[in-house]
Amino acid sequence: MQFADHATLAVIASPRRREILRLVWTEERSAGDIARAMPDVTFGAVSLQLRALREAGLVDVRAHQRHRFYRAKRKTLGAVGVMLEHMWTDALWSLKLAAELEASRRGPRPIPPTPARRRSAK
Amino acid sequence: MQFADHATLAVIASPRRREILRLVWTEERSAGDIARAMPDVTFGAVSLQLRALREAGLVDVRAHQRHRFYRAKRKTLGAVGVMLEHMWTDALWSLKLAAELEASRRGPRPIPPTPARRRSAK
DNA sequence: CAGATGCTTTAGTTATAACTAAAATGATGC
DNA sequence: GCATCATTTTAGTTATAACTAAAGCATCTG
Repeated sequence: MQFADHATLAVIASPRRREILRLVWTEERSAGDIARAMPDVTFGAVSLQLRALREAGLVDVRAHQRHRFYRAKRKTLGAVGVMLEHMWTDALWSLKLAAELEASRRGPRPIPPTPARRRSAK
Repeated sequence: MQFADHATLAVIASPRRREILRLVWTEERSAGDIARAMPDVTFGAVSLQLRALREAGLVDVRAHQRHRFYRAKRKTLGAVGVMLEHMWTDALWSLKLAAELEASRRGPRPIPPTPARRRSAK
């Protein structure tokens, strides 16, 4: 592909997927590693986004033992990659990301684990 | 704004909005002109997308008489604009666009006008 | 001022993205 | 073979994007 296409634009329009790309930008990471870095969603949710990235051809996967190691295909991303790198240098990046993730959330919220009501009032 | 942010990425992820941007890229056009260039959707639908572009700060509007003239803020779009220009040079651009528009369609389909059943069978 | 024109807004519909919990798969170790 | 671990997949839920038809709001024209 010569330059960014619709599929690429659609994939990087998601703050969750952009965050995954950032995590695997400079070194490969296992799916579990990535999921652990995003404790606000389940492993399954992360796995689905990894699939989206894979199908758009924006990440490479390498299987080793029980792990799958992901890494961004920076070359493929080209100018889009440069844009993403710039976004990540924004001082307010982390704050903005949190707001975007919250705003784009869908589906049921996780069932809160039974709170540790010790010595419940009366 | 120094570089593309989430709002911009979200807005240009839509093929419909990209197509509107293309129409107002080199010269301003009235809302009606734009809508007439996209006969597969209603004027209202186009107006809503123009609002989205306006709110993301990606187009300028100028009111004159009964018309509203839109024009892309190319400077604001920066690197994203260059990407879009490249997309539009793709030989298969028109074909891809049609497929993307169809795939991203939502909501009720227009009520087909009563077909010209002349000399209805029997 | 009535009617036409240009555009925007509202209320309602549909398809889908992004999640969840849980089941399934596949590799490893005993 | 069986348990465990790492990950993916499935089935179901929720919020929302992108549309429609129709109503609303200016602006111009006779």
